[in-house]
Amino acid sequence: MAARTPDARRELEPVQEYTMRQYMADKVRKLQAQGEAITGTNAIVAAEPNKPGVFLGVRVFVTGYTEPSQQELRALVFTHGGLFVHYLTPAEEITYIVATQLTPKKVQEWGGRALYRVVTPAWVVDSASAGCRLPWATYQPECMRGRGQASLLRQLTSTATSNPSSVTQPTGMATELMIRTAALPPQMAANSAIPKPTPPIPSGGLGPPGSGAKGPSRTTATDPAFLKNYYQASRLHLLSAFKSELQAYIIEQVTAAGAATGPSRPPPGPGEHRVIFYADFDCFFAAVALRSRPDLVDRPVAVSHCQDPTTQSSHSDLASCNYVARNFGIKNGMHVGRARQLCPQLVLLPYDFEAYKAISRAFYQILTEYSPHVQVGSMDEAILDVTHHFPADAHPGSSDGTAYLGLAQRLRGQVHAATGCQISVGIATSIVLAKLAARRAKPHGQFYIAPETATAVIAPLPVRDLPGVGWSNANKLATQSITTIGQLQQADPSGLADLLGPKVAQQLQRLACGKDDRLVQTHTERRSIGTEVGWGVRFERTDQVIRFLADLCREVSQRMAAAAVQGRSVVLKVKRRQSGAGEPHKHLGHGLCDTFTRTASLPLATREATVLQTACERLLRQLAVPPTELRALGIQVQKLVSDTPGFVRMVEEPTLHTFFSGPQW
DNA sequence: ATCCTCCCCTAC
DNA sequence: TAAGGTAGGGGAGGAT
Ligand SMILES: Nc1ccn([C@H]2C[C@H](O)[C@@H](COP(=O)(O)OP(=O)(O)OP(=O)(O)O)O2)c(=O)n1
Ligand SMILES: [Mg+2]
Repeated sequence: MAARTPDARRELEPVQEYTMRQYMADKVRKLQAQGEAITGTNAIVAAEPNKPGVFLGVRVFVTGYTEPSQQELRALVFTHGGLFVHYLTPAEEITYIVATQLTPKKVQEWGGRALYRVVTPAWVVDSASAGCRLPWATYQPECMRGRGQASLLRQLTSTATSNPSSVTQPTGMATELMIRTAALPPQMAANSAIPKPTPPIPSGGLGPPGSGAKGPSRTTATDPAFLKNYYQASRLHLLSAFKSELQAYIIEQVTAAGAATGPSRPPPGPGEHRVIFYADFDCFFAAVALRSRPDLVDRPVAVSHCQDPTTQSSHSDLASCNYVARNFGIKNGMHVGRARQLCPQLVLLPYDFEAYKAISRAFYQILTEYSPHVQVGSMDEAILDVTHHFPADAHPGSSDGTAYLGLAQRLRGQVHAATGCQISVGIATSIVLAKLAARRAKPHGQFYIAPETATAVIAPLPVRDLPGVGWSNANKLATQSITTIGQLQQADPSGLADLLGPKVAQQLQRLACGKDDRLVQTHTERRSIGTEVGWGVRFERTDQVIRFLADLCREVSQRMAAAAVQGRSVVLKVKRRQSGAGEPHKHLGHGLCDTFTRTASLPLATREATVLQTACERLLRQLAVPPTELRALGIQVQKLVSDTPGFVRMVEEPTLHTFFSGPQW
């Protein structure tokens, strides 16, 4: 069975009887965004999953854009006992096809079939709220009813305003919002007036000097120091921020070495024989914590912010757990409460961000001694092309991989000596295979997958192990009984494309067959820089929101300076509490939200915080979310342009030169 | 066709 | 209590 997201798992109480149902149950929970209560109009039905099924025994297929969204429809169908099918099989049973509009081709294809009943989303919604299945014929989309070009045309041109099923709230943007946005003048307007960003409010009562009754919590975004505190404590921020630091470092290394010794040998091309190492620390954060607590190595251990051993229901995340803990079913990302259910004797240890950074630097330092072709996976994970260690005459045919394993052994020993932590190394002729080999190698081992045996070796592995198969894709595949890589190898390509989309389907099936011509890339051009906070966002007033937004703009501005880029487009991202959603289980978390983004073009490439701020304030106004409903706020700058080389960079960019001593390969 | 915007998904 | 970030791939649907 496919793994569940932590969020879905968290909320999983009743275990459903059928696989399909279980899939849907998970999906619903996943969609509720971390097991918050189901909200809005859907709550009426979805909150009572055991209610007798309006759609019992009914097959439903949803296609194209719908409102409510496909996901919400799925939830409705499932919670009322229906069967949600991912693609249309040659009809043997009655299948309800839910669509707002159909292409002429589909009208023709489906219109004549007795077993296909094409209905609008309103049929699902109305039937659900009516508590019985309503006559489908009255819910046919116009294009089906008329069956003429004229009505189809009308349908196409009127979709924006016609809203047949106003029963449900829109998932995404509120209707009111669409109107406002549409009514606005073109975004050029942002360029003309040059409005100034809102100046800071003197002291209206925000800020830590307790503003009367109950001053803003130290852990809430109303506090001026929030952003800094938050980033200092956020592991996910650390992961992302340090990854880009590493990438910048690797680029420097490569260019510096290139300048000093001439360009290194280029990495082998797609068709050529390659030897790839995939190196990854074992339970990284947990292993670091255990360095100073060797007494605990044989006990189940995990790293989290929650240190109180008495709390039984904490929703603090486990960042990493050791392999002893994994034997209890504990996984990275799980909440403390859940982990304690699985293993009451679990020991929690604190984070040590500085140690992770130091160890990661040491790790990459060593890696660059082995090859200039290093791709940063994360703090604790890297891909190396080490082909050049194995002269051409050695590898054809050979390959019990002894030589490769020897080099990996040496690397592992060196990393362990330098860091006190273990890595595992996967070896293969492509990145996917090396990654799968690394998984097999864990913990503290190494494994080589020879290309001749690859397809057979990976066939029994769970499809979830493939990069690109996350929670959603795994569950889609599971609906077609594809749970192993081998089954994916055999799957019908066109069915797969219907299920996953053409690109993803093709890519995954290729990967499943061990086909992967991606090169180890030391450098890719950065295309966006952004920042986002989805925790502790609790505002009362607009001035507080504006102030926080300004912080975000300054943050991004600084990062752009560090990266020596400017940008010509800003995106504002906002999460809004879903109506009806109560406080999330996770303390100060965002809970169940709708997400919105809005883009503004900038007149000139810039990284001026005030310019970003002005644009973002405007976008925020467009979105018209009441401050109290905000649960996350973020901005992203796109269409990046590098500073002209030379003094600007030297002046503005914080130094990376002290990151390390130097390269030597 | 191809581009753009607004999503969703994935990985650590 | 608790620290649910971030960049990139990709799809749907509208504009051009
Ligand atoms: N949901 C997650 C997943 C990972 N991490 C952090 C902590 C991990 O230690 C580190 C590396 O992630 P890995 O996926 O490599 O997991 P581990 O290194 O912990 O375990 P292993 O690689 O042995 O499976 O990233 C996290 O904070 N939250
Ligand atoms: Mg790891």
